[in-house]
Amino acid sequence: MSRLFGRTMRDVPARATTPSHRLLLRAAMIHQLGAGIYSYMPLAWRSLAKIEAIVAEEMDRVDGQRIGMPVVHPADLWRKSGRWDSIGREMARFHDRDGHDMLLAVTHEEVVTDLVAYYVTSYRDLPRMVYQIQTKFRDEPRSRGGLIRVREFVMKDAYSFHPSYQDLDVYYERMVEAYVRTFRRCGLEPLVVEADVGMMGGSASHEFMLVTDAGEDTLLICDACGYAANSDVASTTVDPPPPEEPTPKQEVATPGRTTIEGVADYLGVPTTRTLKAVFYVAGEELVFVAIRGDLGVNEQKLAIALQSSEIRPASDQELGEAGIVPGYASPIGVKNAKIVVDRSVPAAPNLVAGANRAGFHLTGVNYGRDFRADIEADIALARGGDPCPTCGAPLRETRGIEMGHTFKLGTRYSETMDATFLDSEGEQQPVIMASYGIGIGRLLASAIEHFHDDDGILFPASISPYDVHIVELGEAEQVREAASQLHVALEAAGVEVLRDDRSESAGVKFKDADLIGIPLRVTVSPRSLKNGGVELKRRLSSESNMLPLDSAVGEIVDLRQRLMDDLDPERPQWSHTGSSSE
RNA sequence: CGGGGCGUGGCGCAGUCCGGAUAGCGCGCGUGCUUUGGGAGCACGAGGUCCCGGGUUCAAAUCCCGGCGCCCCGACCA
Repeated sequence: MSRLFGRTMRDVPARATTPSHRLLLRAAMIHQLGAGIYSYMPLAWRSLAKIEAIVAEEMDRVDGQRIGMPVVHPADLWRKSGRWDSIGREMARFHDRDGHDMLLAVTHEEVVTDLVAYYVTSYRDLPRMVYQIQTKFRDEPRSRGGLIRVREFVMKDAYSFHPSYQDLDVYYERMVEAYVRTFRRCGLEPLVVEADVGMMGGSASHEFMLVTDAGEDTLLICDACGYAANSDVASTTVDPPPPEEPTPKQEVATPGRTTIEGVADYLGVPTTRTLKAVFYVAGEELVFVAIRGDLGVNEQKLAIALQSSEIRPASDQELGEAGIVPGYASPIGVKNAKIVVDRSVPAAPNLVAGANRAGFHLTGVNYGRDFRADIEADIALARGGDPCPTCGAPLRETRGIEMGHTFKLGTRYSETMDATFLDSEGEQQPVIMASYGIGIGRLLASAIEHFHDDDGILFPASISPYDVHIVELGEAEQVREAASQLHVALEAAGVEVLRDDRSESAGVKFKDADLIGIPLRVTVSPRSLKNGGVELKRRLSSESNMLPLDSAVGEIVDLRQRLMDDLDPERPQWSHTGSSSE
């Protein structure tokens, strides 16, 4: 350790706020170069290499074949898929010396589809899965939390190709299992949630979340039936109000009542009997969103319903130009706007809606009879406490870090990029695809986020930079000699050793050992030698035990193996404890 | 993209409001001696374009203008 590149820190840079960020900096594992851009120092690099090895093993287990694809892509490929235009400023673009449009890869569907178009010609070439572990650059509007959200990052991305949807579905399940195994081998239990397909497109998507307060995604979970979804896409059961005979539409004066609560109070009806109007602009088009008064709009779902990537709330000026009266807006008789209704609206009879005239509302508004929408969709925002869409029990809200994400892409890329094969009938078919990603650095940060205490990191054995941390105290020759022999013997036994041979005080060495968080610590000192050997202590435990010198290697090898076995996903009892306080 | 904050030796900060002295403190770093079981003591020492550019002034870390960088909240986002 006297020759380790990097130095641990007592004080933390003030800008680091999340525990994993602080500890990664203090342990000299990462160094920031710019916003969301980091160098990996030796300790981090070793840990990342172990994570990569686990990920690669699990990919190989599900018949993956490792490849490498370029980081720099010509724009033409992305023009074919349409994403040159549909992806915004998170993709870095530049020109080569001849002025050709180029880009830094944000993901590799285009490149891999190009490979498939070339090499896959027959159903006999399917299914296949390829993966790589490689750098991506996404110019995020805001990086944060150390390695949790960065602009340049290492990702394992995998792509599978299938002759049929049935084949895709079967394989996708295998991949989900492989993902769960991967995270468990890193000591983390993932929560699999339904997710937004985002810029990838496709039909279904799942995220693998570490549940933690430091997470940046909001999740809705049903403890009763296991339903779990990212709040971007979560749905909720909206109990329809009791059926009623439609009453005639009638205009009533509601002076000064411009809010849902105000109108509901004034007219003595529950908010579930009102119609809320919300306005957005999608592209250039004004969108009139009608939803039951007690519900909120999920903008993510709305964007999906509109098939538009860019939506924003409409300004008052834009509303005025469209002849809409804020506070009294009505979907009845509205022109020059696309009308979207939440599915809660058709189910509710005799609603109170605006009259599109200041100071007046309409009662007895019924969908279908009085107005119709251009789009009818589930756009309601699910919140904690809302009923679960599958079983009705209350949903619980929590936060999570997205460690992995899988997408059923279908033919979205193969059709636009002409990746086809001949089926057994001799018919030309588009290849059916899926893609799967794991953020390697983010997984390291997630593990630290989950496994740390007030003193430092508590590395799971499987991803620790080293297996054993030897702390030698004092300058005595027999201490140095014993530590050196143990070091050599352990390495000969396949154990990775970090040896603290610095001329520092005991306190400094112990603090650093706790900070770095290698699971096993061996102390060699005059005192330990006098007591018959060396001291072995688990990072997780406050107790240590003496090992005679001649049996130390064997004991350490055994204990290391037990720690590894604890992380075996085949074991039902795998577990690790950690605290989330620092 | 909206809101807030910060830029002073490697790290954490003070000084800036109200211009003026050799730019200071703690940690870390180097050398020597004494220490060595939970961030040791003493002594000496090295290390600064006070983010950059321009302006005001006899005088700018400090005031003014412009820029750059970073962090946090939100929007956004695999």
